[in-house]
Amino acid sequence: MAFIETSAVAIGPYGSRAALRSAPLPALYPAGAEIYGQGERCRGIYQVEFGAVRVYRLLADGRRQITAFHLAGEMFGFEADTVHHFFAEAICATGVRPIAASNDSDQSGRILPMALKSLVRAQEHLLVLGRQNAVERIAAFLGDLADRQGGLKLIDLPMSRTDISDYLGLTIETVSRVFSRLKRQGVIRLPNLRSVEVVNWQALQEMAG
Amino acid sequence: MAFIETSAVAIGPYGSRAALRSAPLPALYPAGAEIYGQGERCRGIYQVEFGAVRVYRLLADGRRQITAFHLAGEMFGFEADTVHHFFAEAICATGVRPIAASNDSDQSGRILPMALKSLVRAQEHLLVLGRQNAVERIAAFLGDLADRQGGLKLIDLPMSRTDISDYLGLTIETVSRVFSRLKRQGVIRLPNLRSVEVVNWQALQEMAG
DNA sequence: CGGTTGGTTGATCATGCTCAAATTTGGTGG
DNA sequence: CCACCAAATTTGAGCATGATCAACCAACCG
Repeated sequence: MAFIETSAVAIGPYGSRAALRSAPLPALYPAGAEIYGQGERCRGIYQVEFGAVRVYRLLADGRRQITAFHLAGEMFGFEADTVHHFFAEAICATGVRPIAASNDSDQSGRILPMALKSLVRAQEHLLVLGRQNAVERIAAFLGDLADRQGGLKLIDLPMSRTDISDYLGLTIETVSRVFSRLKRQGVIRLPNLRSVEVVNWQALQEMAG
Repeated sequence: MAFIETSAVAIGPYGSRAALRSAPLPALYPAGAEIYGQGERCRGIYQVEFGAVRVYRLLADGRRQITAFHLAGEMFGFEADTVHHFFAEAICATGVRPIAASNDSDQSGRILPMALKSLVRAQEHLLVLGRQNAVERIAAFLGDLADRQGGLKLIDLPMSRTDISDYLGLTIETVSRVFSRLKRQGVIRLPNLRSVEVVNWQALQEMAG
């Protein structure tokens, strides 16, 4: 991971802003680096080259809701305003390519389909948060991640349990308990903290509802 | 409400499809009529002329999540696909105007800002469902409705308690209890089932977080 | 009036949260 | 390679919020 040393940015969770953001080509962010912050001026939209990004919002008392994770190839940074309403951070060492200004009307034909995809994703996530229980949420989350990673048995989890809980509207303890339960039931295996192997695909799908 | 009799559609909750949908100008839907259904081919996007629309998704066992309410002037019907992933129904007698095909690239410059607005709305709703308790959800809901209706003290609730609960990820009983509590605390008044008067605006805002 | 629909209230229960510990993991230096 | 450490995760016990189940009530309409 030589690129970490070559990028002139601070390292560490919730670290300082990346100096490379305005570079014309892929910007590199170490784990925890902020890509943009709430209130900051929108520079356009981005595509993840490698790594993973979390987009989230905070309540005054610190409660956090992650609205989306973005993996390699996916777009993020859509805003209705000229100012960001959310935070975006690199989850692990991540490369991000600026794509276009979101208010560039020449580009809107290209941007609209991506924005609509984000919208459908968010709406489907609403169903999960509003109406599914803890097991269903985790099962849906794993199924979704697996799909986005090509449907392989071995799912890569770039994010921590805390990130997962803030994405699913649960606590870290509940996430951990559900993982343990699924493991005990032989639905998944946990080779290490950052990957999940799906053993019983059908059971997982049924749990997701 | 003479237009109900003049429109050749069935009346009643979850009623049959409106015959007027393909008309070039505003289509009229009675309370409960379906505007489009999951799996149905997308015809484009719509603007609410008057009345109110609920957009929702169902789980296999009947659990429902309303992803959005749309009031007069607002747009809905954005989809990433050529097929609808959600249901849309008139909440009360409602007029709906078809605006454009969502895959019409000439229109994308006009459509993109509206789609982005829907996206931000959905993402903010995620924060409510994922991280706020029942009182906060109701307070946020009332605040949002008030804003969209011009910020007046008297809020019009076109939707039932059941709709509200399916929007906020609560049960109808919890919605009712929170309304009663806010009334007892002097934050709101309930002149009738379909309106709310905000008495203590600041308290409501603080509760919404 | 009687019936139906939608809403409120009460009592009990269960899911998931909180607080507290134990344990595992991954990294670091000997 | 191994011991050690800090951070992350897992596990446990008790609790609280909101769900469930069951009456009750009010408005509306034939």
